[in-house]
Amino acid sequence: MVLSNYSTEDKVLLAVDCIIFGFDKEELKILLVQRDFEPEKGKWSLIGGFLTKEENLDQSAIRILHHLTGLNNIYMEQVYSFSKVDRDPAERTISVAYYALIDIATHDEELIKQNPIQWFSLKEAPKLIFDHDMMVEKAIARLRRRALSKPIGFELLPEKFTMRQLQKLYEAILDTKLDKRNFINKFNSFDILIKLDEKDMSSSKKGAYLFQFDQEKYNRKVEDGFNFKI
Amino acid sequence: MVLSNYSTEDKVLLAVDCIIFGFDKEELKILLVQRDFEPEKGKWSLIGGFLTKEENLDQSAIRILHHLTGLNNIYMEQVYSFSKVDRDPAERTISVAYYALIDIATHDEELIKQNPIQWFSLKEAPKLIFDHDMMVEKAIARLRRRALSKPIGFELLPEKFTMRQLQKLYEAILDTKLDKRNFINKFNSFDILIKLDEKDMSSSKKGAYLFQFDQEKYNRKVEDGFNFKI
DNA sequence: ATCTATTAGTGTTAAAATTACACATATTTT
DNA sequence: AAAATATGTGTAATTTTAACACTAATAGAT
Repeated sequence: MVLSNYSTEDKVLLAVDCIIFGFDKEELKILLVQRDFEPEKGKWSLIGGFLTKEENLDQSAIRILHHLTGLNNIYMEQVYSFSKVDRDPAERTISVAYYALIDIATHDEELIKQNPIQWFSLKEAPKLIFDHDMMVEKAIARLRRRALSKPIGFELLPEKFTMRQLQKLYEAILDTKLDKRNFINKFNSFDILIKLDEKDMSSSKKGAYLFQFDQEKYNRKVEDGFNFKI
Repeated sequence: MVLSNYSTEDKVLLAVDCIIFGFDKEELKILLVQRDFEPEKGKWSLIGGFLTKEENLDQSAIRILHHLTGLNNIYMEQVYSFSKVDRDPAERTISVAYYALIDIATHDEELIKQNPIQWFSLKEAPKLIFDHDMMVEKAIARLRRRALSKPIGFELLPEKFTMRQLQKLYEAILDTKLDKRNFINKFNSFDILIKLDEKDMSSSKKGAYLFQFDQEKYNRKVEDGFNFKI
């Protein structure tokens, strides 16, 4: 009987790096950490860690995110695996990138300041270590594609939000200006919003109606997908 | 100075498994190999191998594909990384799936029969080992998305092909019937085909005009993308 | 009290894209 | 000569997308 001889194969470290996207009513941001160990100590980096023997990649991403931020129940999705031979000069490491989506306002308090982590506007983020800038780029592309093919917002907006906030989220993700009326018409055609009687008074004298997602219809649209053409 | 202490982290085997799609004028197929070692000896499997220390994942996928099929210069794309803890009962192994596209007719002779490899129609493929069926599923979804957002065909069709063959390719990938006239109108609007004076006489008495891709325009469309709405 | 400034909210029309749909042509076989 | 088979071609109806401008509400300034 021929047995597999896995024992002669090279083993590698498998890292998980998280591109954590947040939205704060205006801007799309990412959460970065200042590295406190060599190599590249003091430089900004994605939040990351290593896969352990007892967990799969999804679990690892959840654990790493939780460990460095205290956050739980966060939407995450695998993006791509990065494997350039010398991407980490310390040791051969392959890294699997995950992106996460969170509403900054809702989770601000949980983000304990004990860790040297900080939100950066996407456009003003510092240069990152290794190939982390490539990871961010790929994650943005993925996020963008997602926003065009499925509803997005549940993870990035507070429970109640105005139409303008929703539009600004889409504008931030797609990096483009959208027409107010066309956006509303389009989004309403998806039939996943519930208009509330409350108004948000923080942004104007007139006040703006608040909306919620209809969870069930939202989920159905996530399943079925749609075509949001900008 | 705090040094990273990578040495305590778990290392794992990193496999690369290839979903090799082929097209033979009628059907979409995948190339499978019969495993000749334990575990799961004798069962059908994707073509795979292990990442080595000297190569990145893309290179590894190319090497593995070449080693088992003799094929060179094949379009490949990373799909997803699979990491269930016990996915390979022999040893903890994470696998990165790649899909490849090849034109069966052009490459048939290169596919040396020394290896126990065989084409299967997608619909009639046997159950595969481990999580390989999931990999195939994910690769099909990716291929489908690709076909809707960029031209496809250069990799899967012979140099010269008929409109009907191109349509059949799209129908196979999208798993749906398309209207002949609408398909032609749509595809012509992309302006990436060159109509030749030659006819293919193999499929009808009347003969069907052969087409070629305009390589330059095709590549530009791959870059820019399009929206093929079925 | 009036004016000003600011953001919210709302519909229509033109243009473009998509869909549905049917018959004549060329040729080989019978 | 007729039958069979796959090719090749265009238009009209429908749907979707894109462009576009004014009124409403209200707080703050004068």
